[in-house]
Amino acid sequence: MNKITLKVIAEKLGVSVSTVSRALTGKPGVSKELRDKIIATAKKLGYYPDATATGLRRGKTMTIGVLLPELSGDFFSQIVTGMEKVLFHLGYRLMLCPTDDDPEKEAAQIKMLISQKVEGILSAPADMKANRSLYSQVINDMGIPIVFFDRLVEGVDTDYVLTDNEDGIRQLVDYLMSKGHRRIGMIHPLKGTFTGEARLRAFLEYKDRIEIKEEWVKDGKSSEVGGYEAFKSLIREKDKPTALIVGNNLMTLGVLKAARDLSVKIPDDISLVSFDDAYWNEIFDPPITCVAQDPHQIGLITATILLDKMKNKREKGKRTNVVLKVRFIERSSVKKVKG
Amino acid sequence: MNKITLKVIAEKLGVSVSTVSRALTGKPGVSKELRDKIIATAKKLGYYPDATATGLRRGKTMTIGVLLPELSGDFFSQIVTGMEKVLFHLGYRLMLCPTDDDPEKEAAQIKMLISQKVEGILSAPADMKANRSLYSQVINDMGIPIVFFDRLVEGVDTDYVLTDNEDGIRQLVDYLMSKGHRRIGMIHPLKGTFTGEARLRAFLEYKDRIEIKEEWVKDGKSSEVGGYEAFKSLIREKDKPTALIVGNNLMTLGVLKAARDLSVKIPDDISLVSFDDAYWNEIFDPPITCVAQDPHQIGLITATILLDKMKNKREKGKRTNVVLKVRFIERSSVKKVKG
DNA sequence: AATAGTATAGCAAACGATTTCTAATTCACA
DNA sequence: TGTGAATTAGAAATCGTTTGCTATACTATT
Repeated sequence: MNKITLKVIAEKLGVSVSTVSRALTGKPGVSKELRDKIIATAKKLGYYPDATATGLRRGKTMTIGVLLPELSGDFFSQIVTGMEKVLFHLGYRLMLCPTDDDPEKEAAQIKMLISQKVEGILSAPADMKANRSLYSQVINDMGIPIVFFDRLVEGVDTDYVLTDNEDGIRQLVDYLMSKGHRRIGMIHPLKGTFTGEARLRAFLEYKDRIEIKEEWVKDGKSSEVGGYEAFKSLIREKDKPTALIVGNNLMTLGVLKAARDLSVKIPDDISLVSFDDAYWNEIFDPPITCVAQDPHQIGLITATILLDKMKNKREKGKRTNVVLKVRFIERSSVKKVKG
Repeated sequence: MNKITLKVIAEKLGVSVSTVSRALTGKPGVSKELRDKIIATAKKLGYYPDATATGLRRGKTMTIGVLLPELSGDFFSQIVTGMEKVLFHLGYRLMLCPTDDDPEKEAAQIKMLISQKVEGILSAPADMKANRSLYSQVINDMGIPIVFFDRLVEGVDTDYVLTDNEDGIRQLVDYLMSKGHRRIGMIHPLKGTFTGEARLRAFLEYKDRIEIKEEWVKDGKSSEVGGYEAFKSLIREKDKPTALIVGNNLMTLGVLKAARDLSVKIPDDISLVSFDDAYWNEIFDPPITCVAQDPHQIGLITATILLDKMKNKREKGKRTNVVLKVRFIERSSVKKVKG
């Protein structure tokens, strides 16, 4: 009933607490026989080390904080799975902290992670600017290494793993243009997020070469519902684009649902391409043409970079900045039109 | 550069550590002015309470452990999102622990959670029996409250939130029978898991009323690949069933992908129903008929029950056992056949 | 046989917060 | 103006580990 501590084991065996500690942590200074006996009784009594005590004493917690917009959603949960693959067998645990893309919640989570004495932070920040000084404080004052993934905070000098959003958008627009499209709309991810801004900006750079009406560009809020609503209002315009770029995974689901509900045929009524692939994109009718990221890979890389940072604390100046290319996947959601 | 502790603040203001502690934790015994001054300098200096110290001293960590098969996948990540909704604003943090449906990894995670001194555990156990004694030890010896969700460990006496798997399967089979099907196959979730066993068992109870060939029943391992492989081998049989039940979300994706790859038409070549709904089920062509759970709701309920257990520690005997009904959703993935 | 050297194990001081107990001060009221 | 209660603040113990220092016993070396 009472908690089993080192002291309990020590008293049971008539040895000192420090000896028990050394025996169980594999430190030298304990004879083989005594060590075995200690390990045996520790197991028999059901001893579990107290992580708060260890963490307090050692100053290390073996915990990595992960900041991300949401726990659900294919993209981020694939990333997290990748991270876990790298970190688990090294003994690290993840503390996943959804921000709901709300900078205030993000700030609260960051402070919580500081309190928890995490050894590192992996973050897909909610906003491009909002928590800049807090992030910098974490890195400089607290000395906690941070690696950004998928997104960035401007002006925070640290490592990151991003996707070449501009290139991805260009591949999509160029493809649409090659199919004859000159009137193109976009449902972009949430304004203020790094990806939202980047993808929108890259798209708008085409404004001289193609027709982009203001009503064809909507904020899909990075979510299914957002995509659903955006498509509904976009498709209601009398003057419609011939093709539509949807800025991420979840919004594509919303768009397709809306298209179904409104009996809008793809690609006959409107062509569609998506940023991000997903397992189901290939199964849809029509299968969705898209540029694909590899979220699992993003997770692996990000975690690996963090590990490296944590190991080589000395080389403060070193920065590993990765920009991944997307992979274009042509399927059947775009039809040819006459320019 | 140096860590800001209560001591630092105390020395700066020429007061004692205990006063600073009382001021910052809102405890009585500090005058208004001094308290304000302390709070102000704490903020100015950038003080963050040390969770390991607090946890050690108080014996509480405000952390809830969550054991689940995987971090990705729509079903469980929706559940977790629901849990987080309930727990976050009460100040609890989640420690998500994927088990990969591997009892050994599950055991390791449980032990880790004990060490972390979590205040409660929410678990969708990997195996129906494997870690029975460990779970019981957690509940009885450690006094850590546990609520199972989606799955159960036999013989562990605690609260749970389950789905009526038997009823769900019955609704699916009955529906198929009402459409004239008498030769039915099943791709069931991973053997050994609670849901895998329950859904398979419920299906096999029909063996006298319908034809169920052994080759029509496959373990889809609860995953996309598993479903994909299972369908491929099942559909290769010369003597095929006229309808197929797919035992969860992810496997349905795999099955549909396989069907596409093999040009198997649904429902013309084979009818299909699924246990679990998902956003994309409605978008597919054909839309998938299924019985739906509400994972978000499962998360909310499970977390709420745990909170209740943590609050009323006294009523040890009390058990809240919820069995949720599924919702049948008819869409177009089943065709009528002649008995 | 004396001494240096090496395992082995104990003592006690941290780590940073909370909390009990106690002391000092203020205040009220008779 | 004195007594008791209330208020405010400090000292010190405590939570469970880790770890530097010390002490003992035993082996090896000359």
